[in-house]
Formats: sequence, structure tokens, C-alpha cells
Amino acid sequence: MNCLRALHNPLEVEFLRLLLIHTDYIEFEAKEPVKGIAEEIDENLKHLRVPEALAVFVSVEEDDPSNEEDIIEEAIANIIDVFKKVNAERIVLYPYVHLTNKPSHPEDAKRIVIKMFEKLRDKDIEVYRAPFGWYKAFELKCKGHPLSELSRTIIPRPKGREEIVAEITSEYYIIYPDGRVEHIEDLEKMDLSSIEDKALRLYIESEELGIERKGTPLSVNAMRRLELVDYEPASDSGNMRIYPKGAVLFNVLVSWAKKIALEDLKAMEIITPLIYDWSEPDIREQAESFHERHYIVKTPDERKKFVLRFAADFGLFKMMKDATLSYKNLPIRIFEFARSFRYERSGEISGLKRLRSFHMPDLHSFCADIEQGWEEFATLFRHYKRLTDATGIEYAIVFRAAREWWERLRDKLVDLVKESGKPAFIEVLSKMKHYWAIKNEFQAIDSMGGNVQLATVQLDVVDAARYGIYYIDAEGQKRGCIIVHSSIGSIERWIYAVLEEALKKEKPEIPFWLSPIQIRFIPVNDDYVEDCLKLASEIRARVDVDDRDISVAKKIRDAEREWVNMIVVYGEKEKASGKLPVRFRDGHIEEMTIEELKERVKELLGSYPFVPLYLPLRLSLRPKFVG
RNA sequence: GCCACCGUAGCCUAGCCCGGCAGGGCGCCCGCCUUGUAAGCGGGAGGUCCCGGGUUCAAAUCCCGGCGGUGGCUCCA
Repeated sequence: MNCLRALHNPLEVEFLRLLLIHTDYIEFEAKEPVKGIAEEIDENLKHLRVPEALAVFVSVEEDDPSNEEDIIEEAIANIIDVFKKVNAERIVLYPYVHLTNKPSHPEDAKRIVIKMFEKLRDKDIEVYRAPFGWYKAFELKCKGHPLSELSRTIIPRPKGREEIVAEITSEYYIIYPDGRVEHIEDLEKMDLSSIEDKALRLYIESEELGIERKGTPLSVNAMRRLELVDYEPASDSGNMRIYPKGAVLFNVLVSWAKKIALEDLKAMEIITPLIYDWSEPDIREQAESFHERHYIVKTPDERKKFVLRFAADFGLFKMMKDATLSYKNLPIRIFEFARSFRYERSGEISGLKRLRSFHMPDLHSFCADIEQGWEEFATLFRHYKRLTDATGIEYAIVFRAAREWWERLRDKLVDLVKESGKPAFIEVLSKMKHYWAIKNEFQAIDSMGGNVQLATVQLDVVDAARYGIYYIDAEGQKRGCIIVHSSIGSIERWIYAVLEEALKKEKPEIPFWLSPIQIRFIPVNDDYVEDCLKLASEIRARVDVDDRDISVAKKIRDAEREWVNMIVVYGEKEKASGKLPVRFRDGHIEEMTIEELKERVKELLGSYPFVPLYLPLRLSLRPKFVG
């Protein structure tokens, strides 16, 4: 869900020039004030002679006032660096517009020079300043050693992510379904017992307060024992092997994701390449800005390098940049089932929760304006909530928003939470951290009380113009789209969440529609295998037949350990009566005819997607993959 | 990436602290049993004790380095 970020080049925008001269002395005299610019000064500051000084001539160029502090800081760091290297005793700041041919407004320059002066003084450096806005006479004697004459151009160092993030402060709220918005004064000290929604409470403890979990999530062993997913030692860490039964579960989830996107939301599906040319400037810039967290693929002759995509955005945005869009087309939704790769650091990989290779159903909506964007955000939120509810997993609803957008969208957001009937935790950030104005997260709670993010919806107000994704409005003007990024979350994480939810119970159960094996027939002995095969083939469900030559009790035990939803023992009695004893996970047995069973299956399946079981019908023909 | 713990047959594991023939259960194969709602009985095959190095007469065991897994930290664009 992440983006190509074409950052503007700071070189072209703002800077400050310095000329640094290590002097035996510098002497100046203010002669005449420049009209409208000159600062008022004491008589005794009009004429100064400063020995053993580092003379710093400063000119301020057209600058962006929003970056002023950064520029000053960087300039001070440079001056002090030279000051120490040349071992000067004091500093003289000398405003000198002539170093540039595109000077800033004098008021800005004056303010910046004065601030620099004050900062240097605050660092206990003996510092003097020539008055601003006067015609001055000056004289100096340069020492002439190699470092005695230097010029520096100050470019505000683009801030690292850490710095930007460190400057952002957060406030927290809980929005209740009755419309109440509770401001949390102190997250550390808040009374969690007052939160009725258990998942929300667990989420806050786990993610926001970092309370330690009790141990290894149960799915880590279960995924292997159930022959769903396993580690692949012959690959890189975090690249999993998926067994046939895992593939069934995987494909049901994929069908579900596609059904939501393509049928319910009428998105258009696309397929884009996995690898992207490393020499494309925007791709390279984006990839490099991401801490080397990507795989590189080289051609055999090593003449070309490609980056393995870490999200669907690469191909999608390239495609949309080339597309011609009219306001009449909007909003449009584009879906891609995107296998993605992220080179997560070794300690960050974990079970099915965090992988280096994963499958992300990715849905992007392109909208005309913020109103349409919000409508889309709300629509997607409703869908994802309904669908998350359908899996029966325990989850918390979280929103994050930049302050300006929280203020702007607050009423609408509260209405959305009211409508959802579930309280939501919201983090309000002092400024925008990424591209989104507001985002939503569905946070599932695992068997150990830990949390993992599944679905997300993000309202992106900045990226479209940056990527060159435009539409033509009713007046024929080119305008940037509002992009809503969203996903139900990776298929792997869904497998994790479904298993974790099942494992919270004493007798784990996967919801019928997701379960790899839904019904198992157990013939009492060889004489009934053929009948069972025939019955199994009549039901549109994932059904199999345990035809192994072992005791019925043993077959039942195996079926239970495999979490089969319904077990049917079939022998003489059943053949005679036509009634099937269907054993459910809770242990109770219901007698029903084959027609009644088929009806029950239909009910349970409802409108969920169905994927057949692509495994031998007879258990005796199946290999054991684990154990 | 950092810290801690772990790595013995396809799977689960005993043995490791205190160096001396690698043991059990599941699964698999063979045979018997013909099975009725959570493990029927007997036999057999199966080992690079994660990898590399070191100490020692002798290393699964002790030491060093690596790889892999899990948890925590950080991170999650």
C-alpha cells in the first residue's frame, strides 16, 4: 500500500550562503542606513575591531520560511565546525547580500542573521555582529593558511524519517458508538477496565502500551501440524511453503478478497510486473529511501538490476499516470492481487505475521476530491468491517489522523463509528506522518493477546499529484486525484488470524466456509467405502473419506485433530436407515438425511466463496507432509 | 539489526548441567485384527545429534564462529 515518492530536490529551492575567513582582525564601520531596511543600533556598535576572529559573511537567499529553523541549525553547525577547525577565538557575523544573486526579502534575512547570532551566543561563543542594512566600510586581514578561506552553501539537510517521526506528538481518543468522544489525558495511566470492548482493551495494552505477551502464538506450531504452511529452509527466511490444505484455505481467502473487490465493489482487476527497473529514478529513489528493505534481481549478464516490488503501487501508479481520466470516470477502483516482497530485518520476521514474501489483495480508489474521497473511505470501511465480522475473529478498530484532518473530518468520523456499533481508538498526530490524512486499521487479537493489523483504509491527499495522476474536471482543468488505498490485509496474516482465533478455544474450529476439510465420512469397515465415496461426491463441499484400515475410534480422533467440521460415521445402520449421524465440533451428534445435510451445508456456505478440495478423496491416497 | 532462549529420525521429545554404546512415543512399512463416535496388537526400517572449527584418549554433551527458529526491542515506507 505504499508509494513511489518523488521527493522534490532541496537543491533547487532554498539555501543560505556563507563565506568564512579566518582573520588576524576584522574591522568595520557602519556609515549610512539603507532606507527601510536598516536596524537601529547603538552608537558603540557602529564601529568595531575584532582580533583573531572567524569572519562569517552571510547572505540569505529566497527561502521557504517553513524550513528556517533547519537552515539556521545547519548553518550554525557548519560555522562551529570551521570555528573549531581553524581554532579561532571569536566569531563576527557579517550580513553580506553580495554572495547571492537571488536574495531573500531583507526582513527574512535580518531575522535569520539575528537568530544565528543569538544561537551562537547561546553556545557560549564570543560572537559579534555587524549591523544589518547599513552601508559599511570594512577591513580585514586574512591569515592565509589553507583553511582560512572557505565558502559554504547551506542546504537544509533533508530530515531522516526518525527525526520527522520524533517531532510528531500524538493525542489519543476513544470514540464510542453512542457518539461520545473521550480524550485520553494520559495513555499510560488510563483506566482500561472502563473499556467494554475486550478487543480494544487488549489492542491498547499490546500495541499502544507495549505490555509483554505471554509466549509464542499458538498458530506457529499449528500451521505446521495441520499441514497448512511451513518454513522452507531452501529459500530465504520469511518465504513460506504452503501445503495442499493450506493452499485450499489460502484460495478461499483469495476468492473472498476478490469477491469483495470485484463483485461487491465493482473494481477492475489488473496484473502488473513483480520486478521494476532499478535505474528508473523514481523507483530507485523510493526503494533506496526504504532502508535497503527490498530484494534486488539481476539479469544473468548483470547489466540490469530490478527491485522486487514491495507493494502493488509501482505498476498501478505507472499505469494510472498513463491513463486518461475524466471526472465522469471517478471514483474508480482498481484491484490487484499482489504478491509482494519486503526484505524485513531478521528479527522482525515472525510466523505468518510478518514475512518477506506475502500476498496482498490491494484496492486503490481514485476520487475527484476530498468529499468523494471521504465517501469512498467510509464505503470501504463498512465493507471491511462487515467482512471482518464474517470471519468471527476478535478485532479492534483503530483510526489515525493528522490533526488538521481530524478537525475537519471529526463529525463524519464519529458518525461512521456510531454506525459501526463498535468503539474505536483514535490517534491524532500533530502533523502528517506519511501520505495519508486519515487511516483506519482493523487490529486482530491473537491467542497471546498480541495484535496484528489486517484490513486498512487510507485517505491519501498528497500522492496523486506527486505521481502525476490527474483527471480532467468539468471545466477542462487538470486536477490531482484523491487516492484511497485499501486492503483486507495479506492472505498470510488472515491465515494467522483465523488460526489464532480458532486456537483460543479448547476445541479449535475454523469457520465452515473457510475450513479446508468441512465434512469427513468414516466407513465402519471396507464394505462401506464405496457408499461413502458416492455420498461424498454428492455434496458441494470439501468432503473426504477416511478409507484407511484402522479403528473407527482412531479415525475420529484423527478427524478431530484435523479440525474437520462435521464427521459422519457410516456403516450397516446408516445404510439401512438412510440417516447420517453428523458429529459437530462441539461433540453433539445430529441425525440427518443426505438431503438435509446438503441443505445444512448450503446454509452454512451462504454467499461465501467456495473452493473445491483438490486432494485425493480417499485419505489412504494422501501423503503425509508433516509428521 | 540488537538482546535472550532454542535446534537430537518425517513429527514430538529423553539424554546435555556432571564428556564414555543415541533412548522412547507418534507417523511410515509388514503381519494379525474387521473395527461404531478421541489412540486395537505384534514386528521392522529409519540418525550429518543444525553447520564449521576448537579443547580432549574420547564431544549430542564443554568452548568459539555461523545458519535457522521463537520471544522482546527497533522497524512495519
